[in-house]
Amino acid sequence: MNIAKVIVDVPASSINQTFDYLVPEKFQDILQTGMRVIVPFGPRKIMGFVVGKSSESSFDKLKEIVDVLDLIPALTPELLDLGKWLANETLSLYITALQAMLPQVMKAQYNKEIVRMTDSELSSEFENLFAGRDIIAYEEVEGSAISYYQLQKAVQDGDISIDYLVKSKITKKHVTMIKPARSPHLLEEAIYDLSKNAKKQLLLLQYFLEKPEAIAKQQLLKALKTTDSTVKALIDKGLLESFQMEVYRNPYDDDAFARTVALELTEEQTTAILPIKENISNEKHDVFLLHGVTGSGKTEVYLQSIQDVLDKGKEAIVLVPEISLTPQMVKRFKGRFGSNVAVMHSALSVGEKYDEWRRIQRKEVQVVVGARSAIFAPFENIGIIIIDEEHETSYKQEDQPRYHARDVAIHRGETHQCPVILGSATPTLESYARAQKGVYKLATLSKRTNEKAMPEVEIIDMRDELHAGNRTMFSRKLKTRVEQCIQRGEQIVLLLNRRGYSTFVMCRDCGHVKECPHCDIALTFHKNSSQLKCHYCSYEEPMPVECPECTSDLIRYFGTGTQKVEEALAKLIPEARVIRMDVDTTRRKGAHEKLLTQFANKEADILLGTQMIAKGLDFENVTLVGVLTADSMLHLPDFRSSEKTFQLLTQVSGRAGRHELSGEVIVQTYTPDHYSIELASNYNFNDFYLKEMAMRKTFQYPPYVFLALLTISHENKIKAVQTAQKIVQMLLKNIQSDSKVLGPTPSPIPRIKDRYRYQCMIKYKNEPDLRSYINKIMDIFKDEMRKEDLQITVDMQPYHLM
DNA sequence: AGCACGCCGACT
DNA sequence: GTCGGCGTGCTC
Repeated sequence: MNIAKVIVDVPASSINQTFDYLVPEKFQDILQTGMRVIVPFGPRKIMGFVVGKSSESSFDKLKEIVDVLDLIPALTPELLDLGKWLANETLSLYITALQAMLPQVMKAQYNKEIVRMTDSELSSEFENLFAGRDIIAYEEVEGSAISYYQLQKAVQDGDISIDYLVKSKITKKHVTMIKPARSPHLLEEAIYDLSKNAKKQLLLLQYFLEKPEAIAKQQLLKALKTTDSTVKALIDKGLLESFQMEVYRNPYDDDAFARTVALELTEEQTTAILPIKENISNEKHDVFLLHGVTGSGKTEVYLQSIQDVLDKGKEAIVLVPEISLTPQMVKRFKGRFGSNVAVMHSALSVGEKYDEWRRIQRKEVQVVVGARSAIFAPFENIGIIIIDEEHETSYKQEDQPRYHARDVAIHRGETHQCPVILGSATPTLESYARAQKGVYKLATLSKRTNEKAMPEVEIIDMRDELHAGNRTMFSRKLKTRVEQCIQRGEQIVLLLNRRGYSTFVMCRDCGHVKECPHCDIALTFHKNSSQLKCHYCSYEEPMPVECPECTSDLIRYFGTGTQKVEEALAKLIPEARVIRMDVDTTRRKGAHEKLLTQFANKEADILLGTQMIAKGLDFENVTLVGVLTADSMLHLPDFRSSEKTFQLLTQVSGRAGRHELSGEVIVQTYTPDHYSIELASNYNFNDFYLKEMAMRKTFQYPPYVFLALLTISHENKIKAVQTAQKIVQMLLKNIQSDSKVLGPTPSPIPRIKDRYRYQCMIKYKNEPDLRSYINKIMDIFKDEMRKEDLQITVDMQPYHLM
């Protein structure tokens, strides 16, 4: 078994296979499957994953593994298999799938250096370049007078060599530890030998006689009120020794969380949890859809199920949407399970993420709470997987590998024979339909634990406001209610449903809209820099003073940004104290938390924000929720727009009146009769489900069909269209008669970064070989993809049809 | 992907 | 001859 099968870090379809390497003697005992290694690959050195071992190879001239990067395999055998499945499922490369399962820092960085190989005089260009040094960065050559040809020649002549380096980005944090270097009786002897003035040394030795275990140096110095030099003196005498110990950056102070105990479950909760507990104790895999209204105590069901899993000595993965991974959520898990919880989300620094991951890998925690990628937690004995807010679109990864965390969860649940719980107040139609069919087990929590009714929702028709001469974005009713609320000392949450709107710039005279010169999309106005920016490429330009088309100076920005609402609010209700929460005000680390704390401390009357305030927040003093533009995403070209609207309205309504005070919700809209708005106002999920399912059936959308989206892009529009047409023809030849291929049509954003984009959509019910057809097609175009910069991307079960 | 190699054409 | 550009094929 001295041959390793390695998947190398080269994301190209022609390299999507294992390469064989010899394992040198010195690594034979330590090398295990799943470890990262450095291997020579052509002239360079690159990172790779050992995915298997063998005693023979069909290749006769094998190179040797240069180095091993891990002591413990980075990937368990299960995760290696999972990666293969994932790559296959999402039509991505194996290496891409493997990389997606590890924290950012474990990706390799590559560097090139030029090494001087001779002491004899080189040409003056090279002498200038080296300037007395022996090794220089490769980048320095690029700025110098030396041509590539000269460089090549110098390498051939043996004057210099080019070194390819693989650097692991990992930064481990260390502390210096001190411990006795001799046995206790020798220390005692040493005490007698100490000079009389060495009082501090005496103190130190006495300390270690009492507590011989290692202690952090900083801590030791503080406790004994001494300095570095005393310790050093004893180390020099050989009585103590110091060593480095790796520490983890724990971003959360575990002691700071007040511990909680299991709450008594309501009848509904007890009924819901019972089959889950059975699953856990019988080590059986089922998928449960926990459909519970906001405030019905889903989290308590999670917590108690997890407790069962921990009692069995197994592990738990909890996924929560990034946006609701708030301190409040973390608090609930840390409060119940203390330091047994690792937290993984994007607000952590890369180092912190790595540390949390290592705590999982070393089995120092049994519970992980995290966003999408936490589904790849390297646990080996999973007892439960929970996906909270199952309907959230952030569970779908939008770049390669384009996976859905729910699918990965169910796959891992099968492997580990453990239950998977999908929780939501507004499940996706896909999941609810499966629950109806009995594929998933449905559990319903229809009552709030505090027995309070859901807040009353009032729909305001904004067209009436307009007819009555109110041109502001606040209806008269909302304005009055806000004022009343402030007078009573209660708080308000205002949601600006911004998706679909942005602050674009339009000329009021001629209607000209400023677009990005490289992408077919309106530029977005950024007030603080007074720049127009493109959200798809990095293009930006200053805000024009006059219209470039008609030179009118009536060019203004449009759309309803939170900033604009804030300004309007200040005019309309000057006494209101407002906290604005959007991407701009929460960009800084910890800003999110700070703003919420301020609001909780009643330092403001109104919390104004985008979707990010719709979820998971729980403030007892909030009695009014206002939705400024309920229908802004209803008109997007997205078959899920009604579903998303219904979900958002239901979620945000749940923010009001969660405690003693009863709540009220005001929803402003231009389409008050739309079923998603009407039914959300009555909390009628069931009718919404039936109505929306009927729509999906009529228009043949999921869950009635599966989707696959192919996007073809090229600099040349004709080339893009023609290729897309060819692809459609090829697909039509292969697919079943009840499948459909739509397109090619221009993508919703027809051009990004000067590339024209066309797409075709496959709607299918049963297409077992679809993935291999698509692979075949990609293979046919692989030459054009490489030589002519043609791009074809595939998204199985797409969420955004872009 | 990223690199070397080899062919070709331009320039001293 | 010398140098740079670009297309092609390979990487255990």
